Amino acid sequence: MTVDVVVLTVRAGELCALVVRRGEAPYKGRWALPGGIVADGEDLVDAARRELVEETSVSPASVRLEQLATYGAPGRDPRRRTVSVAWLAVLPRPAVPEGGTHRARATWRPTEWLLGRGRLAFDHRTILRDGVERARAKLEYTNIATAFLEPEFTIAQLRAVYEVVWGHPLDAGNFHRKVTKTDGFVSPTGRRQSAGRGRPAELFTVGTEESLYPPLTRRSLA
Amino acid sequence: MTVDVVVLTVRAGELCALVVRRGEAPYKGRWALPGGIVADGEDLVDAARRELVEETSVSPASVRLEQLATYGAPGRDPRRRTVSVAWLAVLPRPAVPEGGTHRARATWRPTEWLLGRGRLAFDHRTILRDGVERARAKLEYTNIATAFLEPEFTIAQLRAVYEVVWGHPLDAGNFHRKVTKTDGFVSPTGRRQSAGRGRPAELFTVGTEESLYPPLTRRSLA
DNA sequence: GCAATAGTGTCTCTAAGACAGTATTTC
DNA sequence: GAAATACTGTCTTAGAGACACTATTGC
Repeated sequence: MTVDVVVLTVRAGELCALVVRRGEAPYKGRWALPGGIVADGEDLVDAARRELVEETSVSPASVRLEQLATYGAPGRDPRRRTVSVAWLAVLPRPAVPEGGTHRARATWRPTEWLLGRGRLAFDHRTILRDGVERARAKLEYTNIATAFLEPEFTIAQLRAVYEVVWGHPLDAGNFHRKVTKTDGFVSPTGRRQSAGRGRPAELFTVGTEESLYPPLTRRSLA
Repeated sequence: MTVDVVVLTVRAGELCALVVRRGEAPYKGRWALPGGIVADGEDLVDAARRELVEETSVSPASVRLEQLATYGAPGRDPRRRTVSVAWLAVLPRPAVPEGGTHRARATWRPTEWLLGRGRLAFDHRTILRDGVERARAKLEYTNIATAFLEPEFTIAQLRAVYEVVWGHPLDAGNFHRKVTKTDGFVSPTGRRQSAGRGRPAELFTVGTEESLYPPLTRRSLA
Protein backbone atom coordinates (compact mmCIF):
# COMPACT_ATOMS: atom_id res chain seq x y z
CA MET A 1 0.00 0.00 0.00
CA THR A 2 1.65 3.20 -1.15
CA VAL A 3 0.75 6.80 -1.85
CA ASP A 4 1.90 9.00 -4.71
CA VAL A 5 1.42 12.73 -4.80
CA VAL A 6 0.92 14.93 -7.84
CA VAL A 7 2.20 18.29 -6.61
CA LEU A 8 1.44 21.09 -9.03
CA THR A 9 2.58 24.68 -9.21
CA VAL A 10 3.01 27.39 -11.80
CA ARG A 11 6.58 28.47 -12.47
CA ALA A 12 7.76 30.78 -15.18
CA GLY A 13 4.47 30.59 -16.99
CA GLU A 14 4.40 26.81 -17.04
CA LEU A 15 2.45 24.22 -15.13
CA CYS A 16 5.02 22.15 -13.26
CA ALA A 17 4.98 19.01 -11.15
CA LEU A 18 7.32 17.93 -8.39
CA VAL A 19 9.35 14.87 -9.34
CA VAL A 20 12.29 12.86 -8.06
CA ARG A 21 14.92 11.28 -10.27
CA ARG A 22 15.18 7.54 -9.79
CA GLY A 23 18.68 6.36 -8.93
CA GLU A 24 18.01 2.65 -9.22
CA ALA A 25 16.25 0.07 -11.32
CA PRO A 26 13.52 -0.28 -12.31
CA TYR A 27 13.15 2.85 -14.39
CA LYS A 28 16.58 4.13 -13.34
CA GLY A 29 17.12 7.67 -14.52
CA ARG A 30 13.47 8.34 -15.07
CA TRP A 31 11.38 10.72 -12.99
CA ALA A 32 8.90 9.60 -10.38
CA LEU A 33 6.22 11.32 -8.38
CA PRO A 34 6.96 11.77 -4.68
CA GLY A 35 5.50 8.88 -2.77
CA GLY A 36 6.11 6.00 -0.46
CA ILE A 37 4.74 3.31 1.72
CA VAL A 38 1.81 3.88 4.04
CA ALA A 39 2.81 3.10 7.63
CA ASP A 40 0.81 0.78 9.87
CA GLY A 41 -2.03 2.65 11.43
CA GLU A 42 -1.38 5.73 9.32
CA ASP A 43 -4.26 7.38 7.55
CA LEU A 44 -3.87 7.57 3.79
CA VAL A 45 -4.04 11.35 3.62
CA ASP A 46 -1.47 11.60 6.40
CA ALA A 47 0.86 9.37 4.45
CA ALA A 48 0.47 11.60 1.42
CA ARG A 49 1.06 14.69 3.52
CA ARG A 50 4.14 13.13 5.09
CA GLU A 51 5.61 12.33 1.68
CA LEU A 52 4.87 15.84 0.51
CA VAL A 53 6.55 17.41 3.53
CA GLU A 54 9.59 15.15 3.22
CA GLU A 55 10.14 16.31 -0.33
CA THR A 56 9.38 19.96 -0.01
CA SER A 57 9.34 21.74 3.38
CA VAL A 58 5.82 22.94 3.07
CA SER A 59 4.03 23.37 6.36
CA PRO A 60 1.74 20.36 6.66
CA ALA A 61 -1.41 22.15 7.72
CA SER A 62 -1.50 24.65 4.89
CA VAL A 63 -1.80 22.20 2.03
CA ARG A 64 -5.01 20.84 0.64
CA LEU A 65 -4.65 17.24 -0.42
CA GLU A 66 -7.34 15.80 -2.61
CA GLN A 67 -7.60 12.15 -3.43
CA LEU A 68 -7.19 11.48 -7.13
CA ALA A 69 -7.60 7.75 -7.69
CA THR A 70 -6.06 4.42 -6.84
CA TYR A 71 -3.82 2.58 -9.25
CA GLY A 72 -3.43 -1.13 -8.77
CA ALA A 73 -2.93 -2.87 -12.08
CA PRO A 74 -0.88 -6.02 -11.57
CA GLY A 75 2.56 -5.35 -13.01
CA ARG A 76 2.50 -1.60 -12.55
CA ASP A 77 5.55 -2.14 -10.38
CA PRO A 78 7.68 -4.94 -11.87
CA ARG A 79 9.12 -5.86 -8.48
CA ARG A 80 5.94 -6.67 -6.62
CA ARG A 81 2.23 -6.07 -6.55
CA THR A 82 1.69 -2.54 -5.37
CA VAL A 83 -1.51 -0.61 -5.01
CA SER A 84 -1.05 3.13 -4.78
CA VAL A 85 -3.46 5.85 -3.79
CA ALA A 86 -2.68 9.04 -5.69
CA TRP A 87 -3.25 12.52 -4.27
CA LEU A 88 -3.28 15.99 -5.72
CA ALA A 89 -1.70 19.00 -4.03
CA VAL A 90 -1.36 22.53 -5.34
CA LEU A 91 1.29 24.92 -4.06
CA PRO A 92 2.07 28.58 -4.58
CA ARG A 93 5.34 29.03 -6.40
CA PRO A 94 7.73 30.46 -3.82
CA ALA A 95 6.64 28.16 -1.02
CA VAL A 96 8.89 25.37 -2.18
CA PRO A 97 12.56 26.06 -2.50
CA GLU A 98 14.17 23.31 -4.51
CA GLY A 99 14.85 20.26 -2.42
CA GLY A 100 13.58 19.33 0.99
CA THR A 101 15.03 17.54 3.95
CA HIS A 102 14.75 14.24 2.14
CA ARG A 103 17.51 12.08 0.77
CA ALA A 104 16.41 12.46 -2.84
CA ARG A 105 16.23 15.89 -4.38
CA ALA A 106 12.79 16.73 -5.66
CA THR A 107 12.64 19.26 -8.45
CA TRP A 108 10.02 20.95 -10.59
CA ARG A 109 9.58 19.93 -14.18
CA PRO A 110 6.98 21.16 -16.66
CA THR A 111 4.07 18.76 -16.85
CA GLU A 112 4.00 18.98 -20.60
CA TRP A 113 7.57 17.74 -20.76
CA LEU A 114 7.00 15.05 -18.15
CA LEU A 115 3.99 13.77 -20.07
CA GLY A 116 6.14 13.12 -23.11
CA ARG A 117 7.12 9.54 -23.85
CA GLY A 118 9.65 7.80 -21.62
CA ARG A 119 10.08 10.49 -19.01
CA LEU A 120 8.18 9.08 -16.05
CA ALA A 121 8.61 5.81 -14.19
CA PHE A 122 5.95 3.17 -13.53
CA ASP A 123 2.45 4.36 -14.44
CA HIS A 124 3.21 7.83 -13.18
CA ARG A 125 2.49 9.28 -16.59
CA THR A 126 -1.10 8.13 -16.22
CA ILE A 127 -1.27 9.43 -12.68
CA LEU A 128 0.16 12.82 -13.63
CA ARG A 129 -2.20 13.05 -16.59
CA ASP A 130 -5.15 12.34 -14.32
CA GLY A 131 -3.90 14.89 -11.81
CA VAL A 132 -3.49 17.61 -14.39
CA GLU A 133 -6.90 16.82 -15.81
CA ARG A 134 -8.43 17.02 -12.34
CA ALA A 135 -6.84 20.42 -11.76
CA ARG A 136 -8.04 21.66 -15.15
CA ALA A 137 -11.57 20.49 -14.43
CA LYS A 138 -11.67 21.95 -10.94
CA LEU A 139 -10.61 25.37 -12.15
CA GLU A 140 -14.01 25.54 -13.79
CA TYR A 141 -16.13 25.29 -10.70
CA THR A 142 -13.92 25.69 -7.59
CA ASN A 143 -11.42 28.18 -6.19
CA ILE A 144 -8.51 25.74 -6.61
CA ALA A 145 -6.70 28.34 -8.72
CA THR A 146 -6.10 30.42 -5.59
CA ALA A 147 -4.03 27.54 -4.17
CA PHE A 148 -1.44 28.32 -6.87
CA LEU A 149 -1.09 31.84 -5.47
CA GLU A 150 0.00 33.62 -2.32
CA PRO A 151 -2.74 34.55 0.15
CA GLU A 152 -3.07 37.94 -1.50
CA PHE A 153 -3.25 38.11 -5.26
CA THR A 154 -4.45 40.27 -8.08
CA ILE A 155 -7.11 39.25 -10.57
CA ALA A 156 -4.49 39.27 -13.30
CA GLN A 157 -2.42 36.76 -11.33
CA LEU A 158 -5.46 34.58 -10.87
CA ARG A 159 -6.20 34.79 -14.56
CA ALA A 160 -2.61 33.85 -15.34
CA VAL A 161 -3.10 30.61 -13.39
CA TYR A 162 -6.11 29.76 -15.52
CA GLU A 163 -4.29 30.59 -18.70
CA VAL A 164 -1.26 28.49 -17.84
CA VAL A 165 -3.21 25.47 -16.58
CA TRP A 166 -5.73 25.52 -19.41
CA GLY A 167 -3.12 26.51 -21.94
CA HIS A 168 -5.03 29.27 -23.66
CA PRO A 169 -5.69 32.97 -23.10
CA LEU A 170 -8.85 34.31 -21.49
CA ASP A 171 -10.51 37.64 -22.01
CA ALA A 172 -9.19 39.84 -19.22
CA GLY A 173 -12.28 41.97 -18.86
CA ASN A 174 -14.78 39.13 -18.81
CA PHE A 175 -12.62 37.15 -16.41
CA HIS A 176 -12.35 40.09 -14.05
CA ARG A 177 -16.08 40.59 -13.99
CA LYS A 178 -16.80 36.91 -13.57
CA VAL A 179 -14.62 36.30 -10.52
CA THR A 180 -15.30 39.60 -8.79
CA LYS A 181 -19.05 39.53 -9.34
CA THR A 182 -19.49 35.93 -8.14
CA ASP A 183 -20.58 36.48 -4.58
CA GLY A 184 -17.96 35.53 -1.99
CA PHE A 185 -15.51 34.01 -4.45
CA VAL A 186 -12.76 36.55 -3.87
CA SER A 187 -12.80 39.36 -1.37
CA PRO A 188 -11.08 42.72 -1.91
CA THR A 189 -8.51 43.84 0.62
CA GLY A 190 -8.77 47.49 -0.32
CA ARG A 191 -5.03 47.57 -0.89
CA ARG A 192 -3.38 47.76 -4.27
CA GLN A 193 -0.25 46.35 -5.77
CA SER A 194 1.81 48.47 -8.12
CA ALA A 195 3.74 46.10 -10.33
CA GLY A 196 5.82 48.30 -12.56
CA ARG A 197 3.95 50.30 -15.12
CA GLY A 198 0.21 50.38 -15.55
CA ARG A 199 -2.59 50.99 -13.13
CA PRO A 200 -1.96 49.20 -9.82
CA ALA A 201 -4.21 46.20 -9.37
CA GLU A 202 -6.37 45.65 -6.34
CA LEU A 203 -5.31 42.83 -4.05
CA PHE A 204 -7.80 40.09 -3.20
CA THR A 205 -7.93 37.17 -0.82
CA VAL A 206 -9.85 33.93 -1.12
CA GLY A 207 -13.53 34.39 -0.34
CA THR A 208 -15.81 32.16 1.66
CA GLU A 209 -17.42 30.66 -1.42
CA GLU A 210 -15.32 27.75 -2.67
CA SER A 211 -17.43 26.98 -5.67
CA LEU A 212 -18.03 29.00 -8.77
CA TYR A 213 -21.54 28.86 -10.11
CA PRO A 214 -22.23 29.16 -12.94
CA PRO A 215 -18.80 27.73 -13.71
CA LEU A 216 -16.07 29.25 -15.78
CA THR A 217 -15.81 27.29 -18.97
CA ARG A 218 -12.68 26.25 -20.76
CA ARG A 219 -14.52 25.26 -23.92
CA SER A 220 -14.94 28.82 -25.02
CA LEU A 221 -11.73 29.40 -26.90
CA ALA A 222 -10.33 25.89 -26.69
CA MET B 1 -6.88 -4.69 0.13
CA THR B 2 -10.56 -4.92 -0.60
CA VAL B 3 -13.13 -3.51 -2.99
CA ASP B 4 -16.65 -2.31 -2.24
CA VAL B 5 -19.24 -1.60 -4.88
CA VAL B 6 -22.02 0.94 -4.78
CA VAL B 7 -24.58 -0.57 -7.15
CA LEU B 8 -27.41 1.79 -7.93
CA THR B 9 -30.70 1.33 -9.70
CA VAL B 10 -34.12 2.93 -9.80
CA ARG B 11 -36.96 0.79 -8.47
CA ALA B 12 -40.51 1.88 -7.87
CA GLY B 13 -39.61 5.52 -8.19
CA GLU B 14 -36.79 5.33 -5.69
CA LEU B 15 -33.03 5.32 -5.97
CA CYS B 16 -31.89 2.01 -4.50
CA ALA B 17 -28.55 0.42 -3.68
CA LEU B 18 -27.61 -3.23 -3.52
CA VAL B 19 -26.75 -4.34 0.03
CA VAL B 20 -26.09 -7.54 1.94
CA ARG B 21 -27.20 -8.14 5.50
CA ARG B 22 -24.31 -8.92 7.81
CA GLY B 23 -24.73 -12.18 9.70
CA GLU B 24 -21.79 -11.77 12.03
CA ALA B 25 -19.99 -9.24 14.16
CA PRO B 26 -18.86 -6.59 13.74
CA TYR B 27 -21.98 -4.72 12.72
CA LYS B 28 -24.09 -7.89 12.81
CA GLY B 29 -27.54 -7.23 11.43
CA ARG B 30 -26.53 -4.08 9.60
CA TRP B 31 -26.34 -3.73 5.87
CA ALA B 32 -23.11 -3.71 3.93
CA LEU B 33 -22.15 -2.90 0.39
CA PRO B 34 -21.14 -5.89 -1.76
CA GLY B 35 -17.42 -6.28 -1.64
CA GLY B 36 -14.51 -8.49 -0.82
CA ILE B 37 -10.82 -9.11 -0.93
CA VAL B 38 -8.76 -8.43 -4.03
CA ALA B 39 -7.01 -11.60 -5.15
CA ASP B 40 -3.29 -11.78 -5.85
CA GLY B 41 -2.59 -10.57 -9.33
CA GLU B 42 -6.17 -9.44 -9.83
CA ASP B 43 -6.80 -5.99 -11.21
CA LEU B 44 -8.87 -3.76 -8.94
CA VAL B 45 -11.67 -3.25 -11.43
CA ASP B 46 -11.81 -6.98 -12.05
CA ALA B 47 -12.21 -7.59 -8.34
CA ALA B 48 -15.07 -5.12 -8.22
CA ARG B 49 -16.67 -6.74 -11.25
CA ARG B 50 -16.30 -10.19 -9.70
CA GLU B 51 -17.98 -9.08 -6.51
CA LEU B 52 -20.77 -7.48 -8.49
CA VAL B 53 -21.34 -10.61 -10.54
CA GLU B 54 -21.31 -12.83 -7.46
CA GLU B 55 -24.08 -10.77 -5.92
CA THR B 56 -26.27 -10.13 -8.88
CA SER B 57 -26.00 -12.25 -12.06
CA VAL B 58 -25.32 -9.35 -14.28
CA SER B 59 -23.23 -10.16 -17.34
CA PRO B 60 -19.76 -8.88 -16.56
CA ALA B 61 -19.07 -7.10 -19.82
CA SER B 62 -22.18 -5.00 -19.84
CA VAL B 63 -21.56 -3.05 -16.67
CA ARG B 64 -19.64 0.17 -16.40
CA LEU B 65 -17.62 0.34 -13.22
CA GLU B 66 -16.24 3.69 -12.24
CA GLN B 67 -13.78 4.16 -9.42
CA LEU B 68 -15.19 6.27 -6.64
CA ALA B 69 -12.49 6.66 -4.01
CA THR B 70 -10.36 4.70 -1.60
CA TYR B 71 -11.17 4.51 2.08
CA GLY B 72 -8.39 3.62 4.43
CA ALA B 73 -8.86 5.32 7.78
CA PRO B 74 -7.29 3.21 10.51
CA GLY B 75 -10.10 1.69 12.49
CA ARG B 76 -12.66 1.69 9.71
CA ASP B 77 -12.73 -2.08 10.19
CA PRO B 78 -12.36 -2.86 13.89
CA ARG B 79 -10.82 -6.26 13.17
CA ARG B 80 -7.81 -5.19 11.16
CA ARG B 81 -6.45 -2.41 9.02
CA THR B 82 -8.26 -2.55 5.72
CA VAL B 83 -7.98 -0.27 2.75
CA SER B 84 -10.87 -0.50 0.36
CA VAL B 85 -11.27 0.84 -3.15
CA ALA B 86 -14.91 1.76 -3.79
CA TRP B 87 -16.56 1.50 -7.19
CA LEU B 88 -19.80 2.74 -8.67
CA ALA B 89 -22.03 0.66 -10.92
CA VAL B 90 -25.42 1.54 -12.34
CA LEU B 91 -27.88 -1.12 -13.46
CA PRO B 92 -31.20 -1.07 -15.26
CA ARG B 93 -33.99 -2.22 -13.00
CA PRO B 94 -35.05 -5.62 -14.35
CA ALA B 95 -31.53 -6.86 -14.99
CA VAL B 96 -31.09 -7.99 -11.40
CA PRO B 97 -33.54 -10.43 -9.94
CA GLU B 98 -33.21 -10.50 -6.18
CA GLY B 99 -30.31 -12.60 -5.04
CA GLY B 100 -27.45 -13.98 -7.05
CA THR B 101 -25.46 -17.15 -7.00
CA HIS B 102 -23.68 -16.03 -3.89
CA ARG B 103 -24.01 -17.36 -0.38
CA ALA B 104 -25.38 -14.10 1.01
CA ARG B 105 -28.56 -12.69 -0.43
CA ALA B 106 -28.13 -9.23 -1.82
CA THR B 107 -31.22 -7.06 -1.92
CA TRP B 108 -32.20 -3.58 -3.00
CA ARG B 109 -32.86 -0.93 -0.38
CA PRO B 110 -33.66 2.75 -0.94
CA THR B 111 -30.56 4.86 -0.59
CA GLU B 112 -32.43 7.42 1.45
CA TRP B 113 -33.31 4.79 4.00
CA LEU B 114 -29.82 3.29 4.02
CA LEU B 115 -28.30 6.70 4.61
CA GLY B 116 -30.26 7.07 7.83
CA ARG B 117 -28.41 6.57 11.09
CA GLY B 118 -27.32 3.09 12.09
CA ARG B 119 -28.31 1.21 8.95
CA LEU B 120 -24.99 0.56 7.29
CA ALA B 121 -21.90 -1.23 8.56
CA PHE B 122 -18.34 0.12 8.71
CA ASP B 123 -17.95 3.41 6.85
CA HIS B 124 -20.33 2.27 4.14
CA ARG B 125 -22.61 5.18 4.86
CA THR B 126 -19.85 7.52 3.75
CA ILE B 127 -19.12 5.39 0.72
CA LEU B 128 -22.76 5.21 -0.31
CA ARG B 129 -23.16 8.95 0.20
CA ASP B 130 -20.16 9.57 -2.03
CA GLY B 131 -21.51 7.15 -4.62
CA VAL B 132 -24.92 8.77 -4.73
CA GLU B 133 -23.34 12.20 -4.94
CA ARG B 134 -21.14 11.04 -7.81
CA ALA B 135 -24.15 9.73 -9.68
CA ARG B 136 -26.06 12.97 -9.08
CA ALA B 137 -23.15 15.02 -10.33
CA LYS B 138 -22.57 12.90 -13.41
CA LEU B 139 -26.19 13.16 -14.48
CA GLU B 140 -25.43 16.79 -15.20
CA TYR B 141 -22.79 16.30 -17.83
CA THR B 142 -22.72 12.63 -18.91
CA ASN B 143 -25.10 10.03 -20.21
CA ILE B 144 -24.91 7.95 -17.02
CA ALA B 145 -28.69 8.18 -16.68
CA THR B 146 -29.08 5.81 -19.61
CA ALA B 147 -27.30 3.12 -17.59
CA PHE B 148 -30.38 3.03 -15.33
CA LEU B 149 -32.51 2.10 -18.35
CA GLU B 150 -32.90 -0.68 -20.86
CA PRO B 151 -31.11 -0.22 -24.20
CA GLU B 152 -34.26 1.34 -25.64
CA PHE B 153 -36.03 4.00 -23.64
CA THR B 154 -38.36 6.94 -23.97
CA ILE B 155 -37.46 10.48 -23.06
CA ALA B 156 -40.01 10.36 -20.24
CA GLN B 157 -38.23 7.32 -18.76
CA LEU B 158 -34.93 9.13 -19.01
CA ARG B 159 -36.44 12.15 -17.31
CA ALA B 160 -37.84 9.93 -14.57
CA VAL B 161 -34.29 8.77 -13.79
CA TYR B 162 -33.19 12.37 -13.37
CA GLU B 163 -36.17 13.18 -11.21
CA VAL B 164 -35.66 10.20 -8.91
CA VAL B 165 -31.91 10.59 -8.54
CA TRP B 166 -32.04 14.35 -8.09
CA GLY B 167 -35.19 14.17 -6.05
CA HIS B 168 -37.11 16.94 -7.75
CA PRO B 169 -39.27 17.32 -10.86
CA LEU B 170 -38.01 18.70 -14.15
CA ASP B 171 -39.94 20.50 -16.84
CA ALA B 172 -40.93 17.80 -19.33
CA GLY B 173 -40.84 20.03 -22.37
CA ASN B 174 -37.50 21.66 -21.69
CA PHE B 175 -35.95 18.32 -20.77
CA HIS B 176 -37.16 16.76 -23.97
CA ARG B 177 -35.72 19.54 -26.07
CA LYS B 178 -32.43 19.54 -24.20
CA VAL B 179 -31.62 15.85 -24.57
CA THR B 180 -32.95 15.43 -28.10
CA LYS B 181 -31.32 18.59 -29.46
CA THR B 182 -27.90 17.87 -27.95
CA ASP B 183 -26.13 16.36 -30.92
CA GLY B 184 -25.52 12.62 -30.60
CA PHE B 185 -26.68 12.32 -27.01
CA VAL B 186 -29.63 10.05 -27.78
CA SER B 187 -30.54 8.60 -31.14
CA PRO B 188 -34.09 7.93 -32.27
CA THR B 189 -35.00 4.41 -33.34
CA GLY B 190 -38.04 5.49 -35.33
CA ARG B 191 -40.14 3.07 -33.32
CA ARG B 192 -42.65 4.13 -30.69
CA GLN B 193 -43.80 2.69 -27.42
CA SER B 194 -47.46 2.88 -26.49
CA ALA B 195 -47.66 2.75 -22.72
CA GLY B 196 -51.32 2.87 -21.89
CA ARG B 197 -53.13 6.07 -22.64
CA GLY B 198 -51.57 9.13 -24.17
CA ARG B 199 -49.55 9.66 -27.28
CA PRO B 200 -46.97 6.86 -27.70
CA ALA B 201 -43.46 8.06 -27.04
CA GLU B 202 -40.62 7.59 -29.43
CA LEU B 203 -37.96 5.07 -28.42
CA PHE B 204 -34.35 6.16 -28.26
CA THR B 205 -31.01 4.48 -27.77
CA VAL B 206 -27.81 5.89 -26.32
CA GLY B 207 -26.02 8.13 -28.78
CA THR B 208 -22.33 8.35 -29.52
CA GLU B 209 -21.85 11.49 -27.44
CA GLU B 210 -21.30 10.53 -23.82
CA SER B 211 -21.10 14.06 -22.51
CA LEU B 212 -23.73 16.69 -22.31
CA TYR B 213 -22.56 20.19 -23.04
CA PRO B 214 -23.76 22.59 -21.89
CA PRO B 215 -24.72 20.45 -18.90
CA LEU B 216 -28.12 19.91 -17.45
CA THR B 217 -28.27 21.71 -14.16
CA ARG B 218 -29.85 20.47 -10.97
CA ARG B 219 -29.74 23.87 -9.30
CA SER B 220 -32.65 25.19 -11.23
CA LEU B 221 -35.53 24.06 -9.09
CA ALA B 222 -33.54 22.60 -6.20
C1' DG C 1 2.36 63.34 -24.06
C1' DC C 2 2.62 57.56 -24.92
C1' DA C 3 2.61 52.81 -23.45
C1' DA C 4 1.01 49.62 -20.31
C1' DT C 5 -1.95 47.49 -17.28
C1' DA C 6 -6.58 47.50 -14.57
C1' DG C 7 -11.12 47.66 -14.77
C1' DT C 8 -16.09 48.93 -16.80
C1' DG C 9 -19.82 49.41 -20.43
C1' DT C 10 -22.36 47.57 -23.79
C1' DC C 11 -23.84 44.76 -27.52
C1' DT C 12 -24.88 40.16 -29.36
C1' DC C 13 -26.07 35.61 -29.00
C1' DT C 14 -26.99 31.20 -26.74
C1' DA C 15 -29.58 28.66 -23.92
C1' DA C 16 -32.30 27.93 -19.65
C1' DG C 17 -36.81 28.23 -17.66
C1' DA C 18 -41.72 29.17 -17.69
C1' DC C 19 -45.56 27.92 -19.73
C1' DA C 20 -48.97 27.88 -23.55
C1' DG C 21 -50.16 25.33 -27.39
C1' DT C 22 -50.45 21.21 -30.55
C1' DA C 23 -50.34 16.00 -31.50
C1' DT C 24 -51.72 11.40 -30.69
C1' DT C 25 -53.27 8.01 -28.02
C1' DT C 26 -57.05 5.34 -24.55
C1' DC C 27 -61.32 5.47 -22.57
C1' DG D 1 -66.08 13.81 -26.72
C1' DA D 2 -62.50 14.08 -22.15
C1' DA D 3 -58.25 12.78 -20.08
C1' DA D 4 -53.63 11.65 -20.52
C1' DT D 5 -49.24 11.70 -22.22
C1' DA D 6 -45.79 13.36 -25.89
C1' DC D 7 -43.93 16.89 -27.98
C1' DT D 8 -43.22 21.99 -29.98
C1' DG D 9 -43.45 27.19 -29.94
C1' DT D 10 -42.45 31.30 -27.90
C1' DC D 11 -41.35 34.69 -24.53
C1' DT D 12 -38.25 36.31 -20.88
C1' DT D 13 -34.09 36.41 -18.70
C1' DA D 14 -29.25 35.23 -17.29
C1' DG D 15 -24.98 35.09 -18.61
C1' DA D 16 -20.94 34.23 -21.86
C1' DG D 17 -18.05 36.32 -25.25
C1' DA D 18 -16.41 40.12 -28.13
C1' DC D 19 -14.60 44.27 -27.86
C1' DA D 20 -14.73 49.33 -27.13
C1' DC D 21 -14.02 52.34 -23.68
C1' DT D 22 -12.33 54.65 -19.23
C1' DA D 23 -8.90 54.79 -15.20
C1' DT D 24 -4.43 55.01 -13.30
C1' DT D 25 0.09 54.21 -13.30
C1' DG D 26 5.50 54.63 -15.20
C1' DC D 27 8.22 56.54 -18.51
